[in-house]
Amino acid sequence: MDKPEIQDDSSEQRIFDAAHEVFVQKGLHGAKMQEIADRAGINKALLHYYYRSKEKLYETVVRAVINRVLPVLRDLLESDKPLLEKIDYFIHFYLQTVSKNPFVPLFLINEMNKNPDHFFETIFPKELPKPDRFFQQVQSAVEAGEIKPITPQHLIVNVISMCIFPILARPMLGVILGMQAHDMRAFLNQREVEIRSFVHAALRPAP
Amino acid sequence: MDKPEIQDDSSEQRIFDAAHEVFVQKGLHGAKMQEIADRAGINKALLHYYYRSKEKLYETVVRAVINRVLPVLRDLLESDKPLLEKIDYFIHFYLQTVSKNPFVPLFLINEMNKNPDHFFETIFPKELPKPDRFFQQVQSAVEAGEIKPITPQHLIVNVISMCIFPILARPMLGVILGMQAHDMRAFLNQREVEIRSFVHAALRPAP
DNA sequence: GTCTATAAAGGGATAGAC
DNA sequence: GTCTATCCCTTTATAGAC
Repeated sequence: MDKPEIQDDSSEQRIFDAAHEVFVQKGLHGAKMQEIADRAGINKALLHYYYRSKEKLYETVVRAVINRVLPVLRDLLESDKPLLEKIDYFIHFYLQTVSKNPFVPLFLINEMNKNPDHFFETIFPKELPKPDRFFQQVQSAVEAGEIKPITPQHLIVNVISMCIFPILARPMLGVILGMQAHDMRAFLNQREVEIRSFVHAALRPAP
Repeated sequence: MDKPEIQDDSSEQRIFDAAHEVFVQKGLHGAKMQEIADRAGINKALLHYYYRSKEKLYETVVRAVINRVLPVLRDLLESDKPLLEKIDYFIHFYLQTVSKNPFVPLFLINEMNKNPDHFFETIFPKELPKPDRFFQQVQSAVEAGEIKPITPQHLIVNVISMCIFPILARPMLGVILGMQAHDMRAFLNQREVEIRSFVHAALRPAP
């Protein structure tokens, strides 16, 4: 039951899927309505029949992408699982999701940077993930001597950074580290265990 | 002596500066020649007089940005300073540079992802930073028991990720962590010391 | 609902005067 | 070197037939 939506192949759905693909890869201005229509196998006029304008179609896609990504972050911040278990799961899940859709993080980052007001005021859901539970868990773990003292905000940012950034910078990493596509896939697959052990090592209490 | 180029206010220079600003913030397709001309305080036709086409002007900007960013990476990888000192300096310098030009990393990441062939085959310098020296230093430090065993490739990726990603995701972090612009600046300023201590902690040899 | 044809606007590029 | 005017292709959007 991964996808509650009906996976029909109605024109509306086909248009949405095509738009998703094109917008995520090329951005608002890079995407052309003609290409979306071609990829959906229908006519340009039909795009406007279902979604009134390019902007509207774009917004639909952005909203869908956000709603697919946000629950994982919410789980990291709000769920009651033990701290390290949560972090490990988050790393696992984000790396997995992102390796299937490598353009999604870049797409979202662009959107929030180019048009922050529109992004957060009209597209983003009003019920934000609340980080308090997570902060509190870190606090407790520090006091119990289970982990080294650390600011929870920085911890979470560190973990997310190490998961997502390598995907964004993949082309550059390939060139600098001299990796072919094949080595790069292997490298990215190793990252789950590497990030986990790096984070665990950083959190070890001082002797 | 930060900038060897002459900082004249010739039309050519003004056009370049304006183009830099607009392209870096809006990307190739988002940027309009009219806006660049307006910002440079000259006419659209003059853009074509100095730089034959939009593409050419864009490429000039991309090349300039790369050449400003690359030396720091080269220093991290190739210089002979002790490992931890190099890492600390890299963190310091990148955070400083990037906080002054927050859009530059996103600009480069977009460029390399949307058009990797053009980026690496025709724009990127042929003499790549070579990571061998850095790898070797990590290797030695591990063997000498100075740091915990770690794959050098992952170490470097971890450090760069933690430096750059928070800038990319800043708008989101602000919203999720409930920070205003002021808190966010403070937070980003703390990162230098936080990243450094996180990395040092992760590298502590096991007892 | 889906198409063809076309309007309307936008934006890169050039001609030619000064 | 710099400007005004204009060309013309691209792209979004609509009208109207089926």
